Parts: sequence; structure tokens; C-alpha cells
Amino acid sequence: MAKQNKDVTRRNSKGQTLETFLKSYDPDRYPKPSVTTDIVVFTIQNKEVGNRRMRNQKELQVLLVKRRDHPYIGQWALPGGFLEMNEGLLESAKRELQEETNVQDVYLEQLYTFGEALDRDPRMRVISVAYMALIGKGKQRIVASDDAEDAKWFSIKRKENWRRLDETSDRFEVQRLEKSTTYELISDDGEMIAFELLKKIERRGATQEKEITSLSEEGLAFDHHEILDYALERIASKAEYTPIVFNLMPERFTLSDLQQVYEVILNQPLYAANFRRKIAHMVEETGSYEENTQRRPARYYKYKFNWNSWE
Amino acid sequence: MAKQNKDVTRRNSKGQTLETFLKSYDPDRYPKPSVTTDIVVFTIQNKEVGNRRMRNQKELQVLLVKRRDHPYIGQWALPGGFLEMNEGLLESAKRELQEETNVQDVYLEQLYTFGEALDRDPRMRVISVAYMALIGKGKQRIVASDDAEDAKWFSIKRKENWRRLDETSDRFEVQRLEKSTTYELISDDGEMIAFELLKKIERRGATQEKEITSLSEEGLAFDHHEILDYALERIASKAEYTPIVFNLMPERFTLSDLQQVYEVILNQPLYAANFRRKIAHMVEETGSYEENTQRRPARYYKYKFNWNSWE
DNA sequence: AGAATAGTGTCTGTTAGACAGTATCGC
DNA sequence: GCGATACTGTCTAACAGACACTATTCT
Repeated sequence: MAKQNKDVTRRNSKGQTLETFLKSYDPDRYPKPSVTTDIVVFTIQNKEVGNRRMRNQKELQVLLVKRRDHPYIGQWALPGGFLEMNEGLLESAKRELQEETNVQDVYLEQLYTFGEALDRDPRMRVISVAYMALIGKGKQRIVASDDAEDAKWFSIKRKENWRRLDETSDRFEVQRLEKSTTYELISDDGEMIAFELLKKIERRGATQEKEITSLSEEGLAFDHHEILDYALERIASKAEYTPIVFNLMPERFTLSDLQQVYEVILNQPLYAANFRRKIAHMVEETGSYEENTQRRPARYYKYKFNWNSWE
Repeated sequence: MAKQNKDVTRRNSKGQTLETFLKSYDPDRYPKPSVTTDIVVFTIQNKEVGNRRMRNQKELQVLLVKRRDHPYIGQWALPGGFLEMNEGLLESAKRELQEETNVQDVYLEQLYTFGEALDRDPRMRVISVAYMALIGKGKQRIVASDDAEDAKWFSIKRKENWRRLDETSDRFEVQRLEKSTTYELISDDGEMIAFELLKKIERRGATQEKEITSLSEEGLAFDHHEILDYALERIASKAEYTPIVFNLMPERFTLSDLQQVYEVILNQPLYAANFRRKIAHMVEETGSYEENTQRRPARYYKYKFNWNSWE
């Protein structure tokens, strides 16, 4: 598909045509950074609740992998790995997911490319292209393999804390915000990873600059806490104007289920009546109902395609 | 800032500590792709209109650079170049912009990373991290240098054409859209670059896939037409919910000026009354008025910081 | 009847869109 | 007064937020 300069006879300042230029070009003249893809895989977990009469709770989970080798040996990290020369970026993300965790056929979206700090990886300079994946739980069986000693789902609990450093005032041109987020990642079998992120946002005129630091020594390998945080922001904002959330849902679901999922993603409670009105155009009744509940059974819905859902 | 595994004595399967592991690690064991940053620089041009009584027209312009060497020698491309080992990604974008075009101190934002096609660059495998820059025209003097034979502003004219391949229907799970966009880039001195992009959007359930192809042999170097198109989408969508547009404005401006800028970015006309209400909270009167107009002079406004503009 | 959730109705205030109408300058 | 743009008022329909209320199941 590569479009070439039609004028193949044109010569450069050294008198070379394209062909002779390419033959003499040394692709390794300059040192290169390594490129990796890292994937933030989210799913929804249904947490049983003691009282059988009450509805199950939902939790947002992220898939982590325990590192088998240095650096950060034994620590939890996002699945991912080095880009190979014969694959596209997206393809690489898919492959890494498959190799390390056995996850396949999922919604996958490029997030952001991380490569500011020169020492993100102690081995060498690394640029990471981050992806986000969404899957319905139970659809896939997670299997740790390859560089991963283990692979597990961790439930995400987070609390945000805003602080305004400059009070609003027409006199100041620069305004600062600080947001600290405490994270607790807890696996199904009780292992916990806790850390705290500090986000400094500085607004000068119409420009905004962010700086993220980790306040904890513990936590995820590399700067993966930052990537996770970015992914959480992205899914929350996309949930508001696209049907992206349905990638986390099973075929059939109740509106209460769906609402709970929106609530864990947006990290805030919603009014049922308003929620139902808002998503009405994206769902469709199936005709069937919940069974064996010890309260009024809810209707099952399914996703309904709609041109207006996307923009 | 690199956070290390605290347990420096821990050994991997080969019995190595972190220190001995790093010493024996060969960063060049695997071949690496090259990494570049490419920058889409936008500005607004005030186009004089014959009739002195009428208001000037605005045009959205992009900064292009004429390639001095193979590949795509003599063709127009986005400014950009290879990432160096001692600089962050953002830093690299800034440096390339400075070196090739003399542009400095601008709003800069990471867009997306392009690296699907293996032959994007005929020399070797290249991953491009694309940035978008916004500057007010006249603030900077453009100077071509380095790998660039020339550097010029091109006004962007585009026409979009939507086509729905499947009519809406509850029976189909897959829905397809095609959008073809014809571009005409015209420099201040009359040079024109024309091309047409075809975007195929396929929606399956809650998933959307895009595929972009160029319908023209001519056009920009590499896949830079695709990057430009992406940048235009981004600035339009961000214009709707952030004050990003003010990065293109001079210190003082009239609301008609501002409206025209929004119109070229959104590529559609706006109602003045509605527009004024919408942006009212982001601007502030300066007290001064236009002078020497041959019609009613407009008030000058300036950007006003507001916490609510950003989210 | 009571516990628990499913699901609906409605009031209020805000906003988007469309358009008509008034204001003000230079000539 | 005319040409041209600056700026304002207002109607309507849609929507977001908050909350009260009804419905249905099992025990």
C-alpha cells in the first residue's frame, strides 16, 4: 500500500536515485529505542453478596501479570511486550495478550504512547504504545504463560481527592489543580496492591499541562500505574458518548446490571430513572426475565445498534 | 524517577540479581523499529477580501515542509524526524519543529501513534508518534532548514461526503459507513496539493473499526494525509468541549473573528446568537473597539480563564 | 405485610437550535 | 438612507438532575 514518489528518476544532492539511495541507506546508522505494546484489559466481575435477596455487586477488574524475570521481577505488571518487526502495532498488542494471558477476540483501542522518561525501563530506552481491551468476564479463560509467572484479575477501588491550589480569581493567569488518587487493587484470592498517584494540572491561558507522580514505592512495575490511570480516565469519558460499555456486558443483561457497570466505570452513583432514559435508545427488550430471584425479576435486554449512539 | 524493585537481592531463574542481569543484558538482541515524531501545526490565516467594507475571511492552515532527500524527495510532508535517545517524545517533537521550521513555544498535544503498515517508510520499519501544535499566525517566522528544502503554510479546504452502505435495520448486526473527504491544500503563493481520502467505518455490535485509504496517487509524503485527517478530527472534537481554540487566537479578538475560527475548524456555519451565548463564559471584554472599519466596529475580547471551560 | 429491587411520572432549570429583529458605524 | 456587520431577544423542543411514587416478586 506504500505510495511512492512517482518520479523515480529524480536524484538527491548526492546524485542518487531512490533506488540507489535505498541500497546505500543504513537503517542502523542511529541508535533506536525499543518499542513495546502494553495492554490494559478490563472486565466486570459479579461479586456475590451475602444476602441472597439482594442484587449482586459489580466490580471493575484489570488483568495483571506477574513478572518472571528482571527488572521488577515478581511484581505485577500490565501484559505486553516488544513489538516485532513483522507485525503492526495493533497486531502486536493482540499477540502479547494471547501469549501471556490467552485472551483473544476482544475490543481493543489505542490509548496513548508513553515515552517521556528516559529511564522508564532500566535495561534501555523504551517507548510504550498503550492499548485498552474490554471483555465480558467468563468469555475467556486466563492462562499465564510466556514471560508471566502468573496472571490474575484485580478489582479496582479508587478514591479521588481534588485540591485547588489557586482559588479562582481573575487576577491570576495560571491556575493549579492537584488530584491525588489512592488505588487498591485486590485479586479474587485476596492479594492486594496499593498505591497513590498525584496528578498536578497546571493551566496557563488556554493550555493545560499534566504531571503525574507516584507517591508510593510499592505498586505496579514500571510506570504501569500511570497507564492504568490513563485507561480509567479514557473508559469513563468514552462511556459518556459511545456504547463502548457494552463490550463489557454479556449477551443479555438487566438494566440494573448495566447501570451498576456504568457506576463502577464512572465511579459515581446514578439515578435509575435518568439512566434508563439515557440509554434507552441503545438497548432492546429480549422478552425474557430473570428467574429464581427472591424479588421482582428484571427484564433482560440486549444491545441495540443505533446510528446515533456513536456521535 | 525510575522506581525499582526494592528487593535487589532477588534472583531470576538463571540465578542473576538485578545488577548482574542488567550487566549481561544485550539491548540489541532483537531488531528494533525506528521511532519518529511528526507534528501537525495549525494556524489561522486572515484572508483579505476585495471589498474593504467586508470582514476578512479566516482560513485554517497547516505547516508543511518540502523534503530535501529520498524517500518522497521534493514532496510536501509534515515536519518531524527521528527520536533521539536522550530526549522524551514531547521534547523530540519540539526539537524537530524548531530545527525544521523555527517554530517555538506552542501548544503541543500528542495525537496518536501510527505504525500499522510495515512499509510506511521504504527505508525501514518506522513507528510515528503524531503531535498537534497550535499557534497564532504572525507570532513566529517560519524558516525552512535542516532536512527541509522549504517550509510553507497551506490553507485547508475539505469537503466531506457520507455514504451509508447498509440502511438502518434491526436485522443487520453489522453496519457500514463510508466517508470520502476531498482535500485541497493551497499555499499562500498558489501551490496546490489535492488528494482524496476514503474512510470505511464498520460497526459490529458495540465495536467500531476504521480503515483509511488514499484514493490519490498524488498528495503528501508517507501516510501524512492520514495523520493530517486525524488531527483535523481531533481539533474539531476538542473545540466543542475545551478552550483549545484560543491557542490559535491573538491576544485580542472580536467575537466575529472567534466565530469564524470555530467555523473553519468545525467546517460548518454557526448562528451568531447561539455562538455568543456558548462561549460567553470563556471571554471577557477589553473595553476597546475595532478602529477604521467601514461598518459598525466590534468590541475586542480576550480569553478569560474559567474552571468550567475544561470539563 | 415486609423486604428488596424494578420500573415510571413529573417538576425544574438549563441548553441547543432557529430565526427575527435592533444597533451602529462610514459614506 | 444604504451597505454591511455587530449584537440582542425570544420561542421551542430537548435534555439533565433530582426525587417521589407505583409495581412486582418471594417469604
